[in-house]
Amino acid sequence: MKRGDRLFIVNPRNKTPIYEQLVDQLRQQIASGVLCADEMLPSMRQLSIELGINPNTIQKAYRQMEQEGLIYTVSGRGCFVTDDVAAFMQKQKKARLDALVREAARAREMGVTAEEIQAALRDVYKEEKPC
Amino acid sequence: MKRGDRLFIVNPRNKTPIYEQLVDQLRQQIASGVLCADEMLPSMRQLSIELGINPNTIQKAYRQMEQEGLIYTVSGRGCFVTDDVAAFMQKQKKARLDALVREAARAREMGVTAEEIQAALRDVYKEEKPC
Amino acid sequence: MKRGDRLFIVNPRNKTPIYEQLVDQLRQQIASGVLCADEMLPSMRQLSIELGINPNTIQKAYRQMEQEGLIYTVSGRGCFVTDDVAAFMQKQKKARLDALVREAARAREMGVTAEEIQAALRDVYKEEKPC
Amino acid sequence: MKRGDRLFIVNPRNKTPIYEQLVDQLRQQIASGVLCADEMLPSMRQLSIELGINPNTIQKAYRQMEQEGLIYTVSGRGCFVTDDVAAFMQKQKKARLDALVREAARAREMGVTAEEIQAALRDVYKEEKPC
DNA sequence: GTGGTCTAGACCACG
DNA sequence: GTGGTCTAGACCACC
Repeated sequence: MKRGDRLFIVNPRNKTPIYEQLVDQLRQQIASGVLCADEMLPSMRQLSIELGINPNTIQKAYRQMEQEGLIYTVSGRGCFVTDDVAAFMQKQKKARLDALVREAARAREMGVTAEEIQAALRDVYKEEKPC
Repeated sequence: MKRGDRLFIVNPRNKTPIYEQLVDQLRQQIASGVLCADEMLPSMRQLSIELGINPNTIQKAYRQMEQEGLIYTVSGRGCFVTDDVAAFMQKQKKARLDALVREAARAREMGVTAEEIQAALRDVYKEEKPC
Repeated sequence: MKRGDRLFIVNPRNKTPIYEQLVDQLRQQIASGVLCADEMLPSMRQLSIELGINPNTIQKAYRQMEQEGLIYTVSGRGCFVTDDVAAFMQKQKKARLDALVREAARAREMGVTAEEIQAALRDVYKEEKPC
Repeated sequence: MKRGDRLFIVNPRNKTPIYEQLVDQLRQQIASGVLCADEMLPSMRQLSIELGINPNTIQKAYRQMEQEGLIYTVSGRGCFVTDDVAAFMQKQKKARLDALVREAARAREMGVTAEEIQAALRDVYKEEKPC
């Protein structure tokens, strides 16, 4: 990852908790290839200063990331992206597809036709695969 | 609607607030045709007893339903499904489609291919439109 | 569970973190049958006062309990012992047996004979099964 | 001890501190007979390089080993395995047996029966005593 | 009343 | 320097 990038951007006014915003963003950063396996994350203190957020909140986010297997933490050294990014990607893809199917089923229940769904998704299909 | 059915089923363990579960279910009941225009809803008191839920919670749900235009209240009579079900359906279909597109875009960002999405949705397309 | 009992006893001078002491004790309370399925735990505030411990620490313990499937939490209502105590017991028994075998293997590696192990465990075998 | 073996293998990701991992491994190497009385240990500097670990950490480990009576230091010469291996073995065996009994008692508290424990340990009993 | 999030600090062990 | 634990408070949503 190149220097000078801001890994995380947080909106305190958002209703979703800050720590969850952080987890979501990391999840996407890994999936999109911005972060590589075993890459070190910014230290809790540093990130807390950069974002103007309390260290405890950062720690809460990092702990959940670890619990989800996104990162591993070495006490006294720092936190690092999981070395098994592939496994994470697999789980993540399945989770996204499941959510999508659930959402589609809900739409059908609400009276949306298959044709309307296909039409709406046409633009999504066209987009280039990122990276 | 036939008698004996339970209009609302609530799961207190769910993380989504009870009052929101109620609104969600009403939304779906209307969209799927279970409830018709101007049909009367169970009274707050009755529902509170049936579900074993605090009356304040029921009241909050009904208030939000009214605020969203799902129902209208007649003082001293009760609450009734909006008479303009068609308008609601339009809004609802758009909302569901938007959510679906958002989910699909998120899946694409996570590395899911258009083909995988289409394959996953195939079953949903095949299902008969309810009602 | 009878009233007047003190569910948790914490030793702040112990090197194992307070929140982990709490989790350990709950694990044992459930396994030994002191707590029953769906029984409510003391509220975080109340326990925090009883034990003279910061609410945040209690919360940390409760969150880990939930993550381990020991309890489920209903926001605004309280925390409750898991309704599937049997499943927990199964996992717990296996975990304890695994740890025991590991410890025994380590003893063997250290030169302890099978006879010595059997002799040492004789007293444990004799103890009555609790409850 | 034959040359070419790596006496210590350290896993920085492990939650147990590195210096403690080193002490644990030395303890086991002596008990299992890999290291003999008065045998010389690798120098701190050399070990630090081999394992890619901070010299301070190695020093801390060696200091604790000495404090526990596992090794003795000869200024300007190096560190050596204690000459009274027998005494160490006695202490070690007792420590292992105590830990084992503690684990077994904990298992009993968790509802494991004496029969289950005996069955689980059967394989351990059968294994040939190493050395 | 309940749990959930967040802030602003402190002290510790490890490397 | 790093993460881990803990305290003492605050405010919020839900019931």
